[in-house]
This record gives sequence, structure tokens and C-alpha cells, in this order.
Amino acid sequence: MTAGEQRRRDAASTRRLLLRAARRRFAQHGYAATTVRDIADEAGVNVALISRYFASKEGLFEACLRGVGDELGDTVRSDVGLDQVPRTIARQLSGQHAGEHPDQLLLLLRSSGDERAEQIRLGILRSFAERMAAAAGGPAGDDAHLLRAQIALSAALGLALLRSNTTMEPLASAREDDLLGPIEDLFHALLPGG
Amino acid sequence: MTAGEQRRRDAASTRRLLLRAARRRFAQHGYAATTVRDIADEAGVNVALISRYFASKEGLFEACLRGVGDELGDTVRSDVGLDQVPRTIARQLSGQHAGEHPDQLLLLLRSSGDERAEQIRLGILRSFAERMAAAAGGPAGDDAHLLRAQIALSAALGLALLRSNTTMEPLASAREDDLLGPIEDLFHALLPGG
DNA sequence: GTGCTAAGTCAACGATGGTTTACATCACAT
DNA sequence: ATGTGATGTAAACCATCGTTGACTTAGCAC
Repeated sequence: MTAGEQRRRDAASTRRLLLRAARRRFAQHGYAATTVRDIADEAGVNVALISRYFASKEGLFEACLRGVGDELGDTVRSDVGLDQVPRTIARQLSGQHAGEHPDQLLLLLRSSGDERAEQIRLGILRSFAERMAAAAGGPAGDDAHLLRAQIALSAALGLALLRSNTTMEPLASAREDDLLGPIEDLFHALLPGG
Repeated sequence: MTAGEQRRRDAASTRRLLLRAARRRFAQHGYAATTVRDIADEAGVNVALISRYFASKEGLFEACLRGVGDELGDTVRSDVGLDQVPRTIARQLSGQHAGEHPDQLLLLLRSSGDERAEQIRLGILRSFAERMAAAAGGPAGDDAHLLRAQIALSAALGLALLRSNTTMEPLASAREDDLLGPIEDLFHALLPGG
């Protein structure tokens, strides 16, 4: 088969389709408000395949979180300087660069109530905040700086949520350029190295 | 009946009980993840009374939002100075002063999908941000300052969500005193009058 | 006390949720 | 070409959801 074509039956491809649809719906509407049939329809796939490939709705959600964790690990590791973080976040929020990895931040705010999923989510958030604190030059193990990094992270996530969630202008239709300045100010104020 | 006693049948009282339980559960777990039976049980009240007093689960949610809107109107109106806002928010987040009006901020992040409820929620958020922008001395109608006020609001709400949602330390068990400094920095950086 | 209405209870309804089961069909090795 | 396991489909299952209607009981006027 040539490059663009797809086999009509391809487990890996279906898995990807389900993951993409699930992440989008979980991120946008939350775990409880999202139906497995919603996800399957959006993916153009039969509902029963969710159980087959991910065991359960919870399993699919965990897989989404793991996906975000992996992508986020790559993203932030390459951000050696703290200066880059605000721009990265502004870009992520604006949805410009999000074609590749959309809804990353949003998903980190979504709770399913499941123990294992919460562990994964918490792990991602913690390591994210720790890397920010480290990049800011705060001494490792310094609670005050870590707290500030976590607050900065909370701010970014809150921003993501309100932008996706409300039509509050001018916030809702602000572009990357509009967001960058305030976000930089926010990070500079919270983190020493910023 | 003496002071502390209650009648066993008191419509106004049961309405209050339902509102209190509903606000807590909606705020903590979101709209979709909250069951009318959960609310009724926590309120110690029969499920059917939700339909009687609030017509529907949606109606109860709207009533919760309206309640928060009223309380928040009073709270922020008396905050003549912007300096007071960070302290008020820190206190609200810490749950100290929240005995009276708990879960106010959190509920503003919860979406039910219902049109009318979303209108109410958006209205509260907008007027909140506008008052903050005004208190910061930004000229009325200035989009840049309003945007920054909305970003500050998003930050506060994100903080509320992560604190109620995760066990990420040291954020999760930070006290009002620990939060106040960073929040002040955040507001000062975002708003001109701060 | 007696009756009447407001307040609360109980059980069921239809709808929808996640999941499973039995079956059909495709892809590939032989 | 053909059999076999992987992949996808269709339908149903059972629990739970929000909601409703018929019934009981408390509170209060008279």
C-alpha cells in the first residue's frame, strides 16, 4: 500500500485515533462528562474497541495522561532556560503550536477519581513544577521556591481552563502575542531566575 | 420551639441544606461527577425534594451559581483597594474565612454545559475581572488592563483548583501566610495599581 | 380536635452509562 | 487457495442516572 493509504484494519492506527479523540474530549469536557460513545464516534471507531484496547474508560484516560506525560517530558527538558517557559506556555495556550500536542495542559486539570490515574497526573504536575523551580535557579529542596513554581504552574493551568471554558473577552480570543507579555510578567514575579 | 431547635419540616431550611451540599459537591467534583443522590444524602434530605425545590439538577446548579454571585458581589464591592484582593483570595484559598462562604471560587470553574448556567457563570467572572481592573486603576474600557485582570483571575482560580484537586506539596498544605506573598507578587506584576 | 395544605417519603419509570458477548470479516502465513 | 488469528461490528446486559407520581405525615388555622 502506498504512503497515504491506510489499511482498513490496523490496531495501532485505531489506538491512535481513540487516544486523540479521548484526549480532546477529556480535556475539553472533563472525565465524567465524556462518554465512551462520544469518544468512539469522534474517532470513527466502534465503542467496544475501547474496552478491547484500553480495558476500560479509566484505562483510556490513564493512557491519555501517560501520553501527555511523555510529550511534556520532552518539551520541558529542552527548555534549558526559564525564559523560554512563558513563550512555550503562551504558544501552548494560543493553540498555535498545539497542532502536534493539543490539550496537554488542560488534561492535567481533569480528575477521574481513579486512584492510579490520579497518581499519574500528580506525578506529571510535580515533576513539571520541580523542573520549573530548578530552571529558575532555586536551590533543590527549597520549599519556598518550589511553592512559587507550583503557583506559577497553577496560574498557567487556570489560564488554559478559563480560555477553553468561557467566552470571557478579551481573554478568550487573545493571541499568543497578547498573552506573552502578561505571562512573562507573571513568571518573573513568581520565580527568582525569571 | 427554642432557639437551637428546628422544625422537622421547614422548606426554607431544607432548601438551604440542599444548596450547601450541592455547592460543595459541585465545586469539589464538578457537575457531571455529582449525583443528585449524593447531594441529597449529604444534605440529609430526600432526593425528590431537589426536583420539587429546584425543578432539576440544572436548576440546583444555577441556584448555587446565583448564590456565589450574590456573595461575591458583596465581598468584592467592599474591597475598595486592590491591595486587599490578594489577601482576600489567599484567605479564601486557605479555607480559613471560608466557613461562611466555602467553595466560591471553585464553583466558577465548573461547567454544566447548560446554556443558562453558563451565562450566569460567565457574568460573574466578567464582573469580577472588571472590578479588579477598575480597582487597579486601569482606564475603563482598556482591553490590555482588562486582559491582565482576567489573567490574574484565572491564576487565582487555577490555584484554587489545584489545591482542592491534588496533593501536590508544598502547595496543597500551604497556609494563608505562605500563599499571601506569592499572590501579592503575582497581582503586583499583572495589575498596574498593584 | 378536625381538616387542609405544605412538606416529605417511597418506589418506580425511561434513558443512558460502561461493559460484555457472540458473531462477522479482514489480513496474512502457509 | 485456505485456514487462522487479529480486527471490527452489532446487540444486548446491567447498573445507575435524573425525574415523576402516588402516597403519608407533620404543622397550623379554625
